[in-house]
Amino acid sequence: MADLASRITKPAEEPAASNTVPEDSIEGANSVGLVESSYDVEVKLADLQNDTDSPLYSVTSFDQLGLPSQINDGLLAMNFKKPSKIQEKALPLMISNPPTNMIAQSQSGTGKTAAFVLTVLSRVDFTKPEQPQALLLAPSRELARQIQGVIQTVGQFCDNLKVEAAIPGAVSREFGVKASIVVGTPGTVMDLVRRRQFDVSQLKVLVIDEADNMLDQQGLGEQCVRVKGMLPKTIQILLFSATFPDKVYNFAKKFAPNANEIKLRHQELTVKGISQMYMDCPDEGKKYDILCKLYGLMTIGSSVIFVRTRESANEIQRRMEEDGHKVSALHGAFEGANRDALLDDFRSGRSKVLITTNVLARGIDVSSVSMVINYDIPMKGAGDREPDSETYLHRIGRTGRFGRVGVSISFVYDKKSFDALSYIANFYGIDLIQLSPDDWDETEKKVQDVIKSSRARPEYAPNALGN
DNA sequence: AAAAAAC
Repeated sequence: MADLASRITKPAEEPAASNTVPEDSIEGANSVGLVESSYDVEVKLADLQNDTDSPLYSVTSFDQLGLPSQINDGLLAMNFKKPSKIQEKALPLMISNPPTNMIAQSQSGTGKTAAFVLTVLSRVDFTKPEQPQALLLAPSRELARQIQGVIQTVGQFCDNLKVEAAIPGAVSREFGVKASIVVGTPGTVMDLVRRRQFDVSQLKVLVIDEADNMLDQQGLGEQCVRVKGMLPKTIQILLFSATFPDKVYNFAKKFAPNANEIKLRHQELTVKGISQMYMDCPDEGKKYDILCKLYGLMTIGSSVIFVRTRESANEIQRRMEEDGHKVSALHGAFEGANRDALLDDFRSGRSKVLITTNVLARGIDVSSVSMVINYDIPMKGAGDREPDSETYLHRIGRTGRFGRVGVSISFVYDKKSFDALSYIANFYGIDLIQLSPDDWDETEKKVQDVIKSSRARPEYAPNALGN
């Protein structure tokens, strides 16, 4: 066990955890004085890119984009004053004419949503508020609703903005879709189009968020292809994600032909503000006890606990509640309205610890999340054969958003979970900080050193919903 | 041997 651990452990003389983003990685303060880590993006222009209409391949301020003043007012209201890296590179390419497809990759919490939301708003004709002109697809009900909220916030000064969520139970059975912008999940979107309750004939832009997941996952992939087949052939296609495994990337290039591309090397995918730790549990049974001991640290801010199955989410929630800890659980077996209420409570801080499945692994932006716990290491497929590096990155990306700091703690307890985590650490070229259940003072210190430093960060830094 | 996503 010892040498297994050493493969993923920092040397003892290294500092336990950096509590701020390292100075040398500071590239520039964004709107609220938070730092954005520097990283190199590789921009690859499409063959037919027409540069005469878009001399600015990169902008350093939102003003340079020439967006309508109502949209700029929305950006101010959200406290976005300076574009993030992905925004400065991707936005000019996406809003230029003629519209060009885009495949864009950027770390979690660096402003991908605002980038495609601005593009969508720039392409909508608000004099036709009930004519669908933009469609955005997401892999979960929760993410679709969140994106809808961002559009409504950034677009709050646009007259006659109508955004509708195409998720189960949200669209009127009687009237169908009556909005210029539609954000939804693929199954519901397909259903609405088939029942002729969603007129797709005038759509100008299709955005697929978490695109690698959307195009690759069994079921989701076919649904996306089918939805695209129902849309106008000339539609602009924008694909976004923090992760793009090679195999999916090749498919993405066929799905969005002749696209401009923004890529990152996977060694550059990890967010520096997130201190990645692991807890060396003696056996599987002890995981629960250790989780309970961490409760005090979890509630310094808000925390998300990821487990493999819906059943264990329910089970752990029930046990913790019995043991006197306030915890809620959210997964896909719950009814829609219940899921909405649970996430709203978590966003508002009414609940501070949320135990969930991979349904919330991607995209969800709650700025108060300072700790993510991988109670189970994510594995690909039901066979549990291969570690799921992508899901790991998305899960820990629920913290450390927009330059904030955060902690992730992954639970390991046997050779298999050790091997899985070391595979992931090796994949991203990172060191993990070891925590021992036998030295609780040290564990608390390592975690607190990171989380308490977030005090230095402005509380009013924007999250996806502008609060 | 999972989760998600449609009625």
